Amino acid sequence: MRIETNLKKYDLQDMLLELSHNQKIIYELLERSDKPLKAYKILFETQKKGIKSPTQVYRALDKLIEIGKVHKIESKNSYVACNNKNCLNQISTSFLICNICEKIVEIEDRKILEQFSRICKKFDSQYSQHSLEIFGTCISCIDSR
Amino acid sequence: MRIETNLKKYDLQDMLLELSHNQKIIYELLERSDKPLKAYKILFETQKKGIKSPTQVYRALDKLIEIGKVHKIESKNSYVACNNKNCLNQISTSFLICNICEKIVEIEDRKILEQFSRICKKFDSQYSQHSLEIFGTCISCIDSR
DNA sequence: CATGTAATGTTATATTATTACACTTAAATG
DNA sequence: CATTTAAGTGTAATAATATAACATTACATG
Repeated sequence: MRIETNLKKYDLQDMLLELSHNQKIIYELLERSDKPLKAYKILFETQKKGIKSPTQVYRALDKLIEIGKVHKIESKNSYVACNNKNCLNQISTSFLICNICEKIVEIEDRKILEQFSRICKKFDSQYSQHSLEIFGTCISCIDSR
Repeated sequence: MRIETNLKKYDLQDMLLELSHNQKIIYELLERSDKPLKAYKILFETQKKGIKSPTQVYRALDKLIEIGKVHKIESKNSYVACNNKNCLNQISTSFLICNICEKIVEIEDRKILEQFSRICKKFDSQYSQHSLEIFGTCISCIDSR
């Protein structure tokens, strides 16, 4: 799934140009998905496009994560696309995940970073990165109960 | 590793009484460790005590997690003991982890919960739980560089 | 067009976790 | 205290997630 939708069309095109063949296939799949996807689900879904082995999937994911276009949801071993042109969350990520429908929102809150830095200081530690996964029930899942 | 050390000796004894044989073996191993441990490391370390299969390890871990005595570090597929008598973090957990020596501090900060609830509200979501893993460099690792 | 770097293809294997089923123990209850 | 029920255990097999190793190809750029 694509997290943010404020990216203009030509930006997306530009970005896709910079990706290699396999990276593009996998990014586009994630981008179209409305949920985070697992690696072997990605493998299965892209077999018709020529992706044949886990290695290929993980390699592409590694690169996409490295350049900040994909994030991993640690607690779910799943991956989501981020089309934020200049995503602050290259390494660190903060997500709000619906515990029913799995819909995801990527949170970019300066206050979070400040708070985490403060916490680190309090324990004589030097902040380096974080992974935050908040689970809640989204409004449409609350309504449909 | 044991996270908090403000538990009195007899409390620890009481708690251990409530655990089953395998649960006790695994909890005690975690409690003595100064790092989070992986499941197969736990298996290996407890073989001399009769633990023979992954199933046994995961079963004990599941129960220990359920009762709040162990937490999982999602980003590391590792497990830590928590001897906090009434740990607030039964389901939700917040950790500060040294990215060098892996030492762990469990954070119990009311402000964090408040902030996460606020974030949920902002996105029309109802807070349910979270997993927070902050990585920093601890003072002794900074010093020894 | 030579050369180096990134990406790919392929096979095998390592690591993490679960399922299924038979059996045992402890605790709760009549 | 016999019964029965829930929790825990033992064991084998297998599923799900991820990496290693190595040969080959694509492609930017000097």
